Amino acid sequence: MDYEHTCMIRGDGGRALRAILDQICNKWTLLIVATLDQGTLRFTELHHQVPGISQRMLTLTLRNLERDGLITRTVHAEVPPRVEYALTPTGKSLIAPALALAGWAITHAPGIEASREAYAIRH
Amino acid sequence: MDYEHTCMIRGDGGRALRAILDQICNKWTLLIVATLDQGTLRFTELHHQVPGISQRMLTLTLRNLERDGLITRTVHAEVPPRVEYALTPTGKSLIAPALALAGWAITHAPGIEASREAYAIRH
DNA sequence: CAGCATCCAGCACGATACTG
DNA sequence: CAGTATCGTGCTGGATGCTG
Repeated sequence: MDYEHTCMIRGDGGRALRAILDQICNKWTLLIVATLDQGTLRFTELHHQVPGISQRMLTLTLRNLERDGLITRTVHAEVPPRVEYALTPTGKSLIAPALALAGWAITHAPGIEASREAYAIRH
Repeated sequence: MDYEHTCMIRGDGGRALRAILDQICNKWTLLIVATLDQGTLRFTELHHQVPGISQRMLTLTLRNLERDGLITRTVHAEVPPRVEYALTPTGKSLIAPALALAGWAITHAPGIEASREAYAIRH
């Protein structure tokens, strides 16, 4: 692991960095970005494909992603209204690291689960 | 991007996965793991090297990491007491994906910042 | 030194109801 | 269809003070 990056996540640049990491790593962001990796989706389609998200949180998270320039929001002037969400190049570039982290979680989930149970017994 | 992993983060395996991601991606976990990449550190050393963390959150986060088997906690029977924290192999394996995400955040921080300001002006 | 206990503010999030 | 508005709650996380 190269020390340059290690320095960047630690030390003091961390302050501003942490704010962005918090934003990205929150409850729904990674899930929505990963879902939009399929391509353009409408509000309701996202609502169905992201399991367990409420309408409210979907709206809020999408607004934040739009504000940060990770997705585009396209309103079609029709009746009934149609709004489509898609990843920007920046948003797409998040897919790789997001999947790296998700892959890690999937790989180590059993071990973590086991470790938790062992810990629970000891206490 | 391979579709296999995309499926795993989305869909329905997401439920259990999301719980672990939430744990890992919280406010301090990645920062502490990255800091421990240097090697074994004591409580106070961590307290100083992780900027802005409170004693309370450092303790809580370390306990969770220990419970999940990502770090070891070694108490030396001395006066004054000395407690040392170090990454387990599982913990070390988290460094790579963590840095991938941190690297992304560092790379795109200026763009995100700019996008936010542009958005603020529009509203 | 390395913590635990306590109190408290803020907001993340869900549930529900209403709208252009 | 794609939201907004409002209410209520539990958790996050900081501040402070005390212990072995």
